Amino acid sequence: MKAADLERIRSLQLFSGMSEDQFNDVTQGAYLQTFPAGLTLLYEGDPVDFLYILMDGAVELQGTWNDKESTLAILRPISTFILAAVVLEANALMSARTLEKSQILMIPAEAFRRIMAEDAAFAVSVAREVSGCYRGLVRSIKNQKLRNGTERLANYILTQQVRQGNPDVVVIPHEKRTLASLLGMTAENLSRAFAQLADYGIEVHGAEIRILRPVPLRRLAKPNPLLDNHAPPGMGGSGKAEKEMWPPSLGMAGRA
Amino acid sequence: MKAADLERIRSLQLFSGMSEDQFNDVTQGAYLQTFPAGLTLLYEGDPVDFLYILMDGAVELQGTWNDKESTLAILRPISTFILAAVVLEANALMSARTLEKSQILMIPAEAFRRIMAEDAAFAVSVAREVSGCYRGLVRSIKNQKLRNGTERLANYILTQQVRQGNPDVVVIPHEKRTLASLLGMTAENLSRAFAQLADYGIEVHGAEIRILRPVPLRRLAKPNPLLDNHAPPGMGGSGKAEKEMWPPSLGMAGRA
DNA sequence: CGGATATTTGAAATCTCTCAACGACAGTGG
DNA sequence: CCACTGTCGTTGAGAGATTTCAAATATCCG
Repeated sequence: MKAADLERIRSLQLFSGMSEDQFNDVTQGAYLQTFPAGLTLLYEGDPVDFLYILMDGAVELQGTWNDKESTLAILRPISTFILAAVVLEANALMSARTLEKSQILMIPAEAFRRIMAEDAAFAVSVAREVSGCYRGLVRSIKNQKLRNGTERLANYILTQQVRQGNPDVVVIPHEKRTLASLLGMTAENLSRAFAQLADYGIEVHGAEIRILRPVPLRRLAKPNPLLDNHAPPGMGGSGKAEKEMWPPSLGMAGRA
Repeated sequence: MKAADLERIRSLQLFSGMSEDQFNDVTQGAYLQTFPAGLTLLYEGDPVDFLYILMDGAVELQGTWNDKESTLAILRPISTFILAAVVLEANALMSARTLEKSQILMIPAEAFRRIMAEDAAFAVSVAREVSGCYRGLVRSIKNQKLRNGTERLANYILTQQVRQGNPDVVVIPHEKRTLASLLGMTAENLSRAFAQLADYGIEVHGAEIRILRPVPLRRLAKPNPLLDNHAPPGMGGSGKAEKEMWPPSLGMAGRA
């Protein structure tokens, strides 16, 4: 693996506390691999042999039941995924699929667990990382159960706006059908939800969302730090300060 | 604290791997306290000073937004809760409220984090525990997004049946309104969902659910280990084998 | 036995999904 | 260059599910 890549990995909060030797050990058998778009890396129910870390591109985590499927998260660099399954040596609960050409670091699960048992600082980092993912899911469930479709979309737009550096025009970084599934609605309904938001000062042209009047949008969305995570990428966090401020100030919260 | 209680705590997977000294250290400043029913132990957004472990009774974790509230989990002994917030030294994302008179062990968060950093085996246990909670939430989201109300109820009944030792008559262990909120529907709708299940061989009298014909119920519910967690209590697991079998055999899966 | 609370039922309103059709667009191959 | 084709997004109409409001009934507790 290239030194620059190792450097990027090393700088993740997950790996920052561990000794040099053990860092070398854990990255020893690791692969940094590039996958094309639309490839399923792992199916629901599969045994998990690697911890995955998305270095570049985009990955969708999705669940299936009874011929229906739903997007549970969309990951952006740098994010770990299926960490909990690695820790527990369990089968995957979600499928993982690339949405774009993606560069992914794969760390052998066995070595990962071994080092975790040897290095307390690392084990703490892992506990923290999983805890961050857990809290992401709590927010996700609350978002799903407490808000209706239009409210979820409005908050999605506000979250994206913060993550993209507070522009007036927010760009949807993937297909709308995927967004619809993430928000827990059909593609048709997402279309109608966008139409409803016209009354709140939103204009949509293709992937571009123009926020004409932020105030009514926020009044509808009622963003809240206990439901919305404006700071880090979707889930699988990989280290961010969990001391949120609210309302969110300008710019993205500091990343490791 | 009484020796018998310490014994129960010691036997939890979370504490089983650590040294005697550190176990004494972490339980040093711990309180074992009894709370009446209906008491809110912790509000959403509050700073978290203790790790809670439910030893007896029942606790509801719930989230609020915009004057609506939703039950996210109902805990039964023995379960940890708000562990992720403790690990991250963050504010609670969920409120915690007793549903019954409950005995709860409160461990100072500060000491907990300190010991975690000192003892790798303990830190690994914590990582495992949080991972189990995480996977519980993944199942919960899938359940919520992929199934409709009646399907969720049908699976709830099957899950309870397994947990109660596969009787023909399953008892709902709390108010129906709470169950409705847990299942993501209104109390009125839960009532109608029960009525629909009459066609699938279900009879309800008060808190008792009689399963007359299991086959059609299972055909409707389509239980699945990737969505349903028949083994442990709601969430906050506190240690269970994550190597599920399916379909579930008789009896409850082994607890620590 | 009250009186408060929980549950059930009905009816209307709202939201969401499904199905179908249409237009926009990109890539292909002639 | 242009038709052809498949995918994606939008729109409309109807069906279905869920919520809300109101009222009736049941249950629990003092």
